[in-house]
Amino acid sequence: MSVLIFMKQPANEKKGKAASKGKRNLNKERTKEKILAAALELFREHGLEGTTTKQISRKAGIAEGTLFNYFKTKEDLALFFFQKETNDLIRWYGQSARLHDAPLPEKLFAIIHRQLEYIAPYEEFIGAVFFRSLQPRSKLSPLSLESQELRLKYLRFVSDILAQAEEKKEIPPIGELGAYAVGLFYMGIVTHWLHDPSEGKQKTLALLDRSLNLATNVLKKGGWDW
Amino acid sequence: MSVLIFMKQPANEKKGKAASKGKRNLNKERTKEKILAAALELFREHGLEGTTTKQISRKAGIAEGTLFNYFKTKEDLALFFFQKETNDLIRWYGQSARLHDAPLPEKLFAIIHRQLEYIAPYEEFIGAVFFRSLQPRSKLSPLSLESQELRLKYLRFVSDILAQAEEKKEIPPIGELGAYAVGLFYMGIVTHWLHDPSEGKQKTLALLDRSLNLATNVLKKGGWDW
DNA sequence: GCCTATTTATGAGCGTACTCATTTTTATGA
DNA sequence: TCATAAAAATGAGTACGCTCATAAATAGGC
Repeated sequence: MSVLIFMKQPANEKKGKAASKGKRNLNKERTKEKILAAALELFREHGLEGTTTKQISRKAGIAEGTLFNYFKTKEDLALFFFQKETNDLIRWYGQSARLHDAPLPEKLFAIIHRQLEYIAPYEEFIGAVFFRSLQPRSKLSPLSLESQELRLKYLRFVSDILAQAEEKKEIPPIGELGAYAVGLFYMGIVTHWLHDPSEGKQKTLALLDRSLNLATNVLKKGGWDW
Repeated sequence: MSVLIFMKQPANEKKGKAASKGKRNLNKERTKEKILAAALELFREHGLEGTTTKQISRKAGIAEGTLFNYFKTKEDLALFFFQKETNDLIRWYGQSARLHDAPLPEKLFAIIHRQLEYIAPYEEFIGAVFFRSLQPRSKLSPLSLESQELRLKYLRFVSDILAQAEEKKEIPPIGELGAYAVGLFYMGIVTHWLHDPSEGKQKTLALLDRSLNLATNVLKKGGWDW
């Protein structure tokens, strides 16, 4: 019973009228979704600064003040984009059976490429928000926790993939640093991507391919027993 | 004569009253300095969000509107911090003769350590601004150019140091990628630094030392002839 | 169904970053 | 020295993100 308090979406009891408290929760859930959908569409179209909270609430069909009952700030709202993105990425990888036996560089290329494709329609928005999502924010913000969780989730995801490569002797055992390195590498790639004026961001993709192979190669040759 | 238009501070003609147009330019220069000084002190004390443009202009002894004749936005104003920092770093390195013959990891450690010391009093401010300083901003902003210049200046500085290490066979020839890697590495270090709760940021310094030696080691062993 | 407590929605109001028409200061040429 | 043009300073005004007192909606007990 007490376990329930750890569940994000309390299970509805089937008894009582209209599932009891369920109606309220359902509405809340729906409103939140409406806000997120409206915001993302506007962000995609006009970027972060180009979108006003008035526009968002108008498009979501709620009062201006209501928006702030759901998201503490406009920035917090923007950061939910990355929760969706990460969850989507992990789900997608889980379903890409073909990838699971591929060599490490190929795997990482596919994963990062997928992330770039996901953010592609939101370029301006990403430029404004991506790096903020990585910085620590005021301790009181609930998003401080949430973004921390998100980072850990991503790191665990990468760690698992690297651990598998270690087992297969594709790379020497590099431990926890590996996942941080990949995260950092991704930051670098996104920076390059943002500055990249080439058609279809081809230059970034080339850099991605080149540097992944390079890094794996160096690791293989150099070993890690220093 | 026509060369003058390329000079940032037109040379004063000694004739005419009060050096002619000089008085105006001098005042402008002074006002800009006053604003910068006031802003940095307030940023250090209250962070970026905690400082209002009203406070800045009040402390600088000017009207609110005047501030925006000198800096397009509060953020642009904040970014001038990094110009000062980079210039200071390069000047400092030039004067540190002792370092010029040190091994590469030691050199890089000293440089990055110096950067961390420079930003230390501004932690909150840095958290809010550092990564924005790396992102491309709207093409129309004059700071777009200035921040681009600043990045190139830093990259050239690092490139020179790496080229020297290549000559001494400390590392294999890694070309232009090296400087990017160092820049990226610095981003990672700053991220760690911002999250680091340890006394005097010792953990970050340890990480810095460890990873620099590691990277150099791997490079030496692995070579680059793939 | 009805009363009460709790949750959710509302929009006028606040302080902010920033703009712009106007005023003040400075440079120039006669 | 004065008249005129150019540059710089000014601060009331604007749109924004966000708050908060109040109103509406919902849940639970009788």
